[in-house]
Amino acid sequence: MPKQTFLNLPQEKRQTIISAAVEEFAQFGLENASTNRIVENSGISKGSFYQYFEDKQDVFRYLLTVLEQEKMNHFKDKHPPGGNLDTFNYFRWMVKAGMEFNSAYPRMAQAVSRVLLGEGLYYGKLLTEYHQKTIQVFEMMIKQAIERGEVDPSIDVELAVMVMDTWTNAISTYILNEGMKQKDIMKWVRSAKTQEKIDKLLYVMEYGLRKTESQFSGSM
Amino acid sequence: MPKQTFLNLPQEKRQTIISAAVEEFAQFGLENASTNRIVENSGISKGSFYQYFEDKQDVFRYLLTVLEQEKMNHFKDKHPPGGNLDTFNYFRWMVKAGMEFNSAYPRMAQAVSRVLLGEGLYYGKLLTEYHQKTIQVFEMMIKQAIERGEVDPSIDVELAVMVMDTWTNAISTYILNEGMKQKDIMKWVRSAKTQEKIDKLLYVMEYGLRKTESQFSGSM
DNA sequence: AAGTCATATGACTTGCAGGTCACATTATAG
DNA sequence: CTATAATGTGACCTGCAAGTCATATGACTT
Repeated sequence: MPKQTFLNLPQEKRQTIISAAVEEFAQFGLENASTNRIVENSGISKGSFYQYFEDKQDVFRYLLTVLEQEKMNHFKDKHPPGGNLDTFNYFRWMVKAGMEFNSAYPRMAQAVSRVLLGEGLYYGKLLTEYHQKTIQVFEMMIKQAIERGEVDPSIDVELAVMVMDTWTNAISTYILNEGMKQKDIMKWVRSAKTQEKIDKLLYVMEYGLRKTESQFSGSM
Repeated sequence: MPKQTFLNLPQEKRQTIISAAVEEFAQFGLENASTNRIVENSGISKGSFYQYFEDKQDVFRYLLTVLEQEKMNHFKDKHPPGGNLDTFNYFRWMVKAGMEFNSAYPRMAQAVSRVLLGEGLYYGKLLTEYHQKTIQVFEMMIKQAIERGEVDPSIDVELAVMVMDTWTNAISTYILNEGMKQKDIMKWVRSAKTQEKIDKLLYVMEYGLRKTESQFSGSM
């Protein structure tokens, strides 16, 4: 966390510094962010930077707390419409409120999500080609499912593809993260418990996609 | 793509080099991978490296093709059980076959997915704390939904949380990626079209979680 | 005015990255 | 055996990163 020296700074100067940091992280992610550039763009000296913070991770950690703070602020006078929503409507409201916030502070959101959710998304050029192939397979599959009457034909194909893509990614990430902790990955993957978990995840997706009906034609 | 010189190399030497590269990417991701280390660990000289490849991106691109190749090889004699599965069963088979492959070549899978799906997951220490808070909120919500009878009580809470987490991440990523292309993000986010898309995504999740029934008690 | 303490500075150190190149080694051809 | 081409080598270059530190500034005390 930032040192006292930083917290003593006039609000305006602090703001300049964190703006520069946000911009840096949004553009380069955490690993590739450069303290030199942050320093340059915020008009302070190298020495000062290290008088304020431990290192760039420290700045980032601080950013998270600022984000939390600003979110609180942003939401404190916003409440979900109509008294008692059910859990799913409440979740929907939450997600949308989050979107509103993110679009109000896009650079901030980008900086944080870039680090939290991965830099891979930003290589576009190099990887989209590879990704595209996967997408095409999914698209083919979902179109086939529609033809076969397994899925409501009014479904948004692009959306269904995104769902499938999200799932496969989530599953591989899960397998790799959990699996790497095991002494015998193969055995773990084949275990009834793991298989059941994957089955359940896929059922959630499947039922979500099958049950489309009226909701998918109108808007909400 | 690698230069001819590399392709002329004896199989064994090539293997050593790509193994070193896989290990490097698995450990450090693409940005932080060091050609120096790859060279060291594969026992070739710096000069040779640059005689074989343009740069490390080139190596990575090559790795993707190797992966594709090996996957083909691995699957060519594997076919989904029982002649004609419906699309969802086929998808399930595909996902599981992919898992099998990944656990047979875990370092390879890790190297690639780390770059494709993001390095953020590997900061563990720094970010899990922040992530944990989100997880707890979701857990609370899903437990509440069970109490209220909105969700099958036999549902696996941990799994439901993972689903919710996956979705919120997928949605923020989508919003930030698409949104940054717009001239007015806020307007775009609020547009009926975007809102509808998000609603649909959330419905897919909601129905998936609601419709649990028998499938969720047994194991497939 | 003199002294003291917090703050600010940027030249400098160290370390490692990517990439080059003159030269050494080995294979191939005539 | 020699000439020519292909392959291999590692010292060396430049560039930029993180982090340090002797020194300067200036505000506040007595």
